[in-house]
Amino acid sequence: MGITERKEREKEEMRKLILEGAQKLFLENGFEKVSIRNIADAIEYSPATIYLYYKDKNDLLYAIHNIGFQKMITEFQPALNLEDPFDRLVELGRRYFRFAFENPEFFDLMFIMTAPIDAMACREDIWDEGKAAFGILVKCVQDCIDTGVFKTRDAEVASMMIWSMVHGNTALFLRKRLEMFEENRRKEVMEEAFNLFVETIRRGL
Amino acid sequence: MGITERKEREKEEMRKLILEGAQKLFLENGFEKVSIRNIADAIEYSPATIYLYYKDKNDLLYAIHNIGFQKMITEFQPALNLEDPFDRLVELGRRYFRFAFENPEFFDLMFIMTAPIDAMACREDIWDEGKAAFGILVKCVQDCIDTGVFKTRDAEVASMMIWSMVHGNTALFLRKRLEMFEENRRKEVMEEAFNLFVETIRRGL
DNA sequence: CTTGTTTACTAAACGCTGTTTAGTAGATTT
DNA sequence: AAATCTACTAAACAGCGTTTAGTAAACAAG
Repeated sequence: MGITERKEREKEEMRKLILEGAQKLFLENGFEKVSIRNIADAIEYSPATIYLYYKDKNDLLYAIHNIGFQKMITEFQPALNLEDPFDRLVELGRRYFRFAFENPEFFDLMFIMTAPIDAMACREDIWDEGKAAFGILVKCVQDCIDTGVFKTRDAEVASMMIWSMVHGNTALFLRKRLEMFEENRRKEVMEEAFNLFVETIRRGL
Repeated sequence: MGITERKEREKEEMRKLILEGAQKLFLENGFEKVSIRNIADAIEYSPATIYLYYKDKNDLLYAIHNIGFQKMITEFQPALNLEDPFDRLVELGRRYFRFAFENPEFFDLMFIMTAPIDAMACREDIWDEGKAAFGILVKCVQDCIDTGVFKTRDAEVASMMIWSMVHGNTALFLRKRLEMFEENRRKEVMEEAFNLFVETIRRGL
């Protein structure tokens, strides 16, 4: 009975086809501007077909959400090769911002949008990838504590503090809330703020 | 000719009626879930009438955006009565979070949403209130520098750094991105992260 | 090889959305 | 009293996410 297996394979391929079409459109035009009908047109199927493979639009967002975290974790890896744990930490921060800057739609979905989160509150595995990414940070901070760079004892709280700063910095810039600075100074001020933060925690954390 | 003046007054009242109806619904149900038709129903006019007083839905959001900043600045005032500039700074941070927590829809509109911002890019005065709020922070940081609490020289960059941390902390919590912590620990971790930040900048900024 | 059943898909509809157009009562002016 | 102007709305337009009912093809059983 190879037929059921082939059908299974075809079903999986269809899911992939839809997801890839959706991802392409979402990343090109932004999540809000893409409709189910747009996706259906792109893959040359009817809108109703999509609902045979994904529960609703949020289900589609959730699938892409996971891809985003995998991509981010991959882009974090090179930073972990640095020898000094504090250098690792700084490099992780820079890569967080670079990821957000180069993949604003992914970043939006992963850390800002509410839509896919509210709808997925039931599922337990939503944040497996997110936890893994945070785990990388905590481990790095723990290394800083162990080598005596930081005096704090609680790596989780320290990680939360560091993540807050880097995320806030990034989100305010991406959401265009830095209008009090002249346009050409904005990125510069952000970087100076980040550098100041790095120096501050090196001295005082 | 008191007629034209009366008409002017009536026009202003109508704008106010619409805005108040919109604000009530927006703050109750969230911006995305409220339609022009909902607002029209609430004030017992037709949807088309709203377009005689406001260009579009974003124009309505923008008007409420300003009200939010005025409210926030008002809630900042008591913090400025504290004598010690560092205490003032800490209290400003706490009030930023409290404002966000008690007025999540305002906060969303002021610091997270993109809709009203993109549409209003032309206008120069959008950020007058926002600049005023940031100005309060910068002045406070400058006082900390002048009294020798901080070693840094650049109050603007330091303010940006501090705002980033407090905003990131707040935004991650409001957008439910702290799933790696148990539900009852989340607010606690946030507060500990904030306190750790306060101690860190007291020592190292 | 035919029959019945299941599968994969879609056309059309439902009830929304923001926004625009054309038209109408009533107030104001002449 | 007639003409004009103002404030308003009913209805429509083009889109949205989603569901329902139905069809053509693939498959299984006799």
